[in-house]
Amino acid sequence: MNTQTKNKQDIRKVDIQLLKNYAAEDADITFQLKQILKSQIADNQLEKLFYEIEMPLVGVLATMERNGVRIDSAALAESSKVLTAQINELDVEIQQIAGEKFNISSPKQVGEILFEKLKIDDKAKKTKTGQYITSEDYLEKLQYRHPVVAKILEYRGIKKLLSTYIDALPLLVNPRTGKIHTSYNQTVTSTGRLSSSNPNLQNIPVRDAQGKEIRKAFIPDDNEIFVSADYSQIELRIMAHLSGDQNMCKAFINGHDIHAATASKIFHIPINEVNSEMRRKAKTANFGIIYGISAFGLADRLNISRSEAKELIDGYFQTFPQVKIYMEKSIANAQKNGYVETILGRRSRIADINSANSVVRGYAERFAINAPIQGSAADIIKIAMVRIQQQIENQNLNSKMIMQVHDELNFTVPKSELETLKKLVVEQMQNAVNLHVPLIVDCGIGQNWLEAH
DNA sequence: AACCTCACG
DNA sequence: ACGTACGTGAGGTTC
Repeated sequence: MNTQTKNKQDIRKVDIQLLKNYAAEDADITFQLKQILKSQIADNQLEKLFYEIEMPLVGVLATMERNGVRIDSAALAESSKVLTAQINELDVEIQQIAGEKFNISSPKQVGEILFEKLKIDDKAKKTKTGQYITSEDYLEKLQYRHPVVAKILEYRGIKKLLSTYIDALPLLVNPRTGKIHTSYNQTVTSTGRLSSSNPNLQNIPVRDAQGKEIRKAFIPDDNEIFVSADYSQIELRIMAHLSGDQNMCKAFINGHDIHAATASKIFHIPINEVNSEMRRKAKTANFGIIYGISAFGLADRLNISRSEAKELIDGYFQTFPQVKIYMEKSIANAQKNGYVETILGRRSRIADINSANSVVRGYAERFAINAPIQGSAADIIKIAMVRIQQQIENQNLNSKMIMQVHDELNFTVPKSELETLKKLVVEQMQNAVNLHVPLIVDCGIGQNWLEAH
């Protein structure tokens, strides 16, 4: 698609996972990892980012992978029984309503049934390759046209949970350790984030009720407590820091609900008169800003007209003028240097920033805005991880860091260490760097991941 | 292997 | 006139 994708392919050729099984101080391995990461780091920041963060992190990730995560396979098996019965029922029901046998897991066949047989939309949209679009957000808008649509979405939802998580995870439990051992990939992403694979533990469901059941199956070691600590709004705080926008910084410094504060400003009303609809719009706008907003994208997500979306964005930039200036500066940086940088000097090359093709150029511009924000958040949590692991070892704690999910760290903790560990984690996460706004960490505990989160 | 869809931050 | 919010990984189908 663009340069970002291409860079990734090159880096993937080297198998860092193998390297991680050895001690990080091995000179040859140091050299190899350095070769891979160096190109992404500014020379004057090499000392700090490479030697103080990425290299020590190798060992931390290896420890987390070795620690592994315990799951409740019996609970998942029980879930599987219930959901498999449900899905079989839905299968029969859907074929009945449609009046034809077809494979509901095939987007192609679903499209043909909905748009050719049942004709629920005479100007149905198609993908590049000429297939009907049947994605969730699109079908949701067509739900009222035919009762089968909701059933298909329900089928899809359950099928996803079963095949990707409920039935798949128990098969990956290592028989020797009784745990799931993911791989944390240190050199995959274009922004500096980690990724997780085999299995991916960074996309375990949480948003709906059925998904939450899966999180319940992630449990601490015997007689221990699950501890989960996550940064509150870290990317928006970084936007406030990088832009230096006075209004946005003030909102964070005063500890306001940032989405409500945003709504109050852009709709010109007191914060206590912000209703849930206004807050929702402001929240979507805040996310949009981080991603390099467009009126079209915002309109689509809020289901409002494009002109309304434009007014919302204009209001946003009037309220946070330095945010707009920051976004323009990011694009100008990319044009001038061919790259953008995070707070700690992690670089991402952007080749397409001057492309004559406006679509390609658009991707590059949005990447130029987002990469320093997403990448800085990654820098920050990596610092915290290295320091936390150091503390765990120095203090001879038996607590174990077991997962990282971008802005969140998870631990299994003996009861006797609970207070020590919580304090240590929150302190290291909140003070990893010093920004113009405070970093806030929420820390929860429980008998499983869901309770702790 | 490409495509579509969908799970997460 | 066009296509359009950032970053990932995985499963199922299709070719």
